[in-house]
Amino acid sequence: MKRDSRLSGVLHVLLHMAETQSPVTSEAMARAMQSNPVVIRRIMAGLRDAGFVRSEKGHGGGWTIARDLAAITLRDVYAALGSPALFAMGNRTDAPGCLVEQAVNAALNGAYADAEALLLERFGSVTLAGLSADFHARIIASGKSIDLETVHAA
Amino acid sequence: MKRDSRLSGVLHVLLHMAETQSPVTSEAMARAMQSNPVVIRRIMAGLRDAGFVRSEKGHGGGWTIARDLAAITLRDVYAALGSPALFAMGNRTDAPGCLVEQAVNAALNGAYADAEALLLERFGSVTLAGLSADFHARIIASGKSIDLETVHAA
DNA sequence: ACCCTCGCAACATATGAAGTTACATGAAGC
DNA sequence: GCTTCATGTAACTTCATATGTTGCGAGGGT
Repeated sequence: MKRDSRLSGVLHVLLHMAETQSPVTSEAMARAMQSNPVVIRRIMAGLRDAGFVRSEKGHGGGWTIARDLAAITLRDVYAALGSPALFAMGNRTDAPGCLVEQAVNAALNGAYADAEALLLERFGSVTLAGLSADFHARIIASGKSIDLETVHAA
Repeated sequence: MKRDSRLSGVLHVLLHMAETQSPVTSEAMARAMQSNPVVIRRIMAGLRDAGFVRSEKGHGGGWTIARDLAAITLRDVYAALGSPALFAMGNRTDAPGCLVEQAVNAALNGAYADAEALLLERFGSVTLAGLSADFHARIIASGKSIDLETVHAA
């Protein structure tokens, strides 16, 4: 199964944005993520609609963070992406007539629901500010550069 | 994202097998699951190798359960399928050089690991015997047939 | 006027689960 | 022995969807 990496990707982008004062263009982000400007815009669209980031057109335009990093949790970001499916496994049939399948679905769904609740709670307890702090701790521990372009320059 | 329904499917098959004394052919299962005999065999191969079921060729052949239902947990079945990925979301890059991505991965992986532990623990606490009991409770509550072929006809 | 940059639709590619076909192997019945 | 029934497995096709690409329009700076 191909796994959805939008959450991972958008968090990466957001933290890099937090390191610069000026707007970051989709193109610069795409280079950094070894991806594509259109893909970036697609991912960011949900965050923009949710009010976490702003986009500006024209010269000097690009993306900027619109809120305090401490006010954005991973859960917020996840929701802004449209709350995509968390689990790679699903039920063969939903609302089946077969009682066996109903029993199976009930057991699996119960387990998935609990795991999902735990996961979302964890997501809700991590802010971008927390991630950024972790990031800066890693910088100190390694002495490496934090420049978006050079860090990702192949 | 397309979701893997092998776990759901194999549990369904196993519980139906438990309802009959005689071996069930892949063909009969496929009809019941609106699937294909080869797909069934593919799914069952892991369970056979794990010793949970037996297969016999020729006349009167097919699949039979090789162990007490109370001795098989959902976790065993999951493992017999090869422990496929549980989550639909993954990291954009594993072992990234970028410290930002390392921080992001660390946070996400921690949350996933906890959710996975919970999920597997839940799976480990549910036996096929338990599912079967739930199934029989549903039969009593509804008065429906339990025949594999008729339940799934149409 | 001319660049930039986002917005977005439409199309192309890649990956993996599910489904299909084909043939070999082995067991039961005749 | 031969036919029939069943699994075992490889190779192929189909289908869904995340990701990548192209193209064009709109809006904003120079």
